[in-house]
Amino acid sequence: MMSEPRADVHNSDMPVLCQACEARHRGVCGALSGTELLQLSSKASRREVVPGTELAADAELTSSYANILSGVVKLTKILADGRQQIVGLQFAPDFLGRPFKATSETNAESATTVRLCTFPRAVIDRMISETPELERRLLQQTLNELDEARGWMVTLGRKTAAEKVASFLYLIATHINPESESATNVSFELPLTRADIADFLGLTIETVSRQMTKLRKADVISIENNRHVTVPDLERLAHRASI
Amino acid sequence: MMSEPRADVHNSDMPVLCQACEARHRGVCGALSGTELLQLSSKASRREVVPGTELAADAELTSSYANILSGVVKLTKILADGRQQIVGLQFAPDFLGRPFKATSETNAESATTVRLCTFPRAVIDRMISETPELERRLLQQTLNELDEARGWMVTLGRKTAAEKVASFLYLIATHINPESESATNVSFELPLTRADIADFLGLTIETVSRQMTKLRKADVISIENNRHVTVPDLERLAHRASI
DNA sequence: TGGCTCACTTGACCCAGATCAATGCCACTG
DNA sequence: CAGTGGCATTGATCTGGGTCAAGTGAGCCA
Repeated sequence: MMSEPRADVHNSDMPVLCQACEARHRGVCGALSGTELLQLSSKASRREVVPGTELAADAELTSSYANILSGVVKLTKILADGRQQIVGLQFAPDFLGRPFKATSETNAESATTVRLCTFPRAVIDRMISETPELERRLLQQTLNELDEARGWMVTLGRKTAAEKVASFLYLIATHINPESESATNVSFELPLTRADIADFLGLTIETVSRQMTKLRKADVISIENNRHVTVPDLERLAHRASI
Repeated sequence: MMSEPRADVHNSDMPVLCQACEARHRGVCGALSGTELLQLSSKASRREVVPGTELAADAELTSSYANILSGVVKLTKILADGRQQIVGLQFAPDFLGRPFKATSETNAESATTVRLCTFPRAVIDRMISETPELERRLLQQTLNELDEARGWMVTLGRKTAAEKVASFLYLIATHINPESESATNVSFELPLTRADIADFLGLTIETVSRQMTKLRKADVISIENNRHVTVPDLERLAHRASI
């Protein structure tokens, strides 16, 4: 029993039914036609992983691409002595996987429970070269990731600890609840542990904790069970993040 | 009088003659065929700018794309209170310009004297949609820039001042002299002022200066006229950068 | 039910790098 | 050729965030 689709979803980002994933989603695959999707369906498989699963190492992403159906994936880099930096967070419906040869080593790891729809690399590579619109989407997503990475460089290089934490919370708030750009009483689960947040912000666990406490005591946010955050006034948080 | 091309240059990165620029260069335009290049030539123009020229603001890059023929361009972001961060450096023969709508504000400014070959935006946009190989190259370059940005995030978030400066010098050494990955007596002009280096590394001018002095006194580098750097043993520098 | 572990918080102290301030060193220019 | 202004270096001091260490609290398993 399908309801009539609203007119405003008839744009290029319109969700399509991915047979393989048995789920509607936007993202790169939205560029494929019905027959192409059908073709892809037979090769795709669905998978759910627990938090902390290496996605790059277990041949998941070296031989495959994947759509994130739900959850958060962290992209990390590590120095020889163990210092770690999270260089990106991927949310649904982002596309995971690096076309061409990468010039640097990055690991992908699930931060939360993650549901993936994975495709064999060869199939997608062929589709990319055959479907200009797919390549266009991929370029689009890559440019967005580049913008995000460069935006985050400002946070890493020039913001104080307080601003970093506020920026992080603002980032999560807007990504978990995309519609709430400047809403009141936004509420969400933090997809990252304090250690992950520290690795994302270039801080230590202790500093992250202290700054969260500060925000809590200043009534900018409230926290339950360490992970559930409520932001009464997102505008105010954004201001602290000095966006 | 053409000499027989060597076999090993017959790859996809083969330099092509860009009529417009009256210069051979690699890069994104290398994907274009002879007729396409000729077509582009009539629309392209060559330009040389002094250091410190805004390239995004003067309608250079909002209405155009450009190939960098020589020199270094810095991509910067600025916070409301004036704090600045350089989020990328572009060297010849990089392609300058952002397809689609950008999700964040970035400024492009020449760090050195820069020679550009600029194209009207509309012409390139059409060529991109008509020439899959061109779009492929663009995706390729964008992915490389993404890798670089993410690599630099580790430097910004997790390295010490000493490591940051060493990483910077290593980056410049390898980009100015691409062939010298691990050579001896590498020598080059720094394309950035101390202030720019500080903005790239998320440090202050003073800290950059002190770290350079330290490297000089440790005989890792030698400096003439503030800008000319010689690295007797690049391997040793790379080690200090803890690449 | 009691002891573990894991994630987080809090406190005390310290240091790398920021800040403030002075000086040096050209290259211009009037 | 003194005067000026843009860069860079160097020194003295301060402080934000790191380090080390202890404590809390919620599961979870035996």
